[in-house]
Amino acid sequence: MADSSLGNVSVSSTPLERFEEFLQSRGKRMTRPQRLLIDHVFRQHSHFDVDMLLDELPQRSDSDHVGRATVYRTLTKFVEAGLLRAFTLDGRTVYEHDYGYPQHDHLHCTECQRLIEFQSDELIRLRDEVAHKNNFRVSGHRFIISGICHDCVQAKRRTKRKVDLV
Amino acid sequence: MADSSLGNVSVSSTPLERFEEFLQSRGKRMTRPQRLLIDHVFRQHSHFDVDMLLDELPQRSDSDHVGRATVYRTLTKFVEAGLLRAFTLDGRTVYEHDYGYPQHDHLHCTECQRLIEFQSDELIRLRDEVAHKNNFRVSGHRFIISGICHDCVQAKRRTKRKVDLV
DNA sequence: TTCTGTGCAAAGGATTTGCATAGAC
DNA sequence: GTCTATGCAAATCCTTTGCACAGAA
Repeated sequence: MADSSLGNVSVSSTPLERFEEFLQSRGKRMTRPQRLLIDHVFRQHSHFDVDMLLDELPQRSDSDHVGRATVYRTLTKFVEAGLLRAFTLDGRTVYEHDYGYPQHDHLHCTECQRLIEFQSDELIRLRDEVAHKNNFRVSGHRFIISGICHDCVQAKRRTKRKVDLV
Repeated sequence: MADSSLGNVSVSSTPLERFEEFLQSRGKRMTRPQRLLIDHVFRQHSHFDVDMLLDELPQRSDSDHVGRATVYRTLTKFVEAGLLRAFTLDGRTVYEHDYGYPQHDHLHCTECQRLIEFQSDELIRLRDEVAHKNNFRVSGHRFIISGICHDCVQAKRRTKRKVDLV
């Protein structure tokens, strides 16, 4: 679903390794469900929410099944560990890779729900400038441009033409 | 709660008048609860959510009391009428004046929850440029800078100093 | 009189929590 | 063994809906 045209950044360790360090530093434990989730989530770069993840994972009958509450709890840990980034879209929490992935913002197509990534140093500069003017200590930001993507505009044109002909 | 340093824009009619036009154009009716809400909401410029509004309005015992569902339904109408703008913050819907108020974005203090407004033409330019590069038809955007406001940084310093002395 | 709006309670959707048990260290 | 993690169901939070009744036009 994501347009991952930003390329990857080389990192010193894998998400799994990084998560293990995170757990150790807090005296927490590595478990089978957590390993399953990390494997699945980092298999490909994409945006996802809890339900999408649950649909893709083994069903309740399977021994590898992970409960919904565990998914929520584990994703929260991943965010704390800096592995994932989370943001809200239409009332649901959306997750995406953070660790080893460059900072970026999104274009959100309100038609097909696709999230297109883009990177802008100028935006960061502008953000910091605004914050400075307001004596504000920045910790982060959220910038989502909404509208209709190229594909959907095309699709609408086609539909419209058909209708016009009838 | 809002820092309304952006000044007002002169408008041809009051929110109430505008809302009446809106209702008429759709064959809908003006009622007492709607009038009460418009009066209250436009008494002062501020950011608010449904619960804050409900707390400020007359209680259930009063004849002027407005039910929770009505508040939700009416605020939705105000947004449709262009009177209010709505956005989501930490899972709850926050409303602010739109009609007669200039376009702007926010700095959000994660400490005191305050929303500070700022206006940037450069941001709009940057947004449109990014959209154009991606063949994207913009309909709007959401930009929230999070961090800690000046007052809260000061407060923290004071607390910290006290602690250090003990 | 005819519909739209209101209030209340119930329903919904997403996420969190309580608790007994499984399992990591 | 001890203490964290899991699964399930129940609970929460915010918002929407169903329905009978009130009240604009």
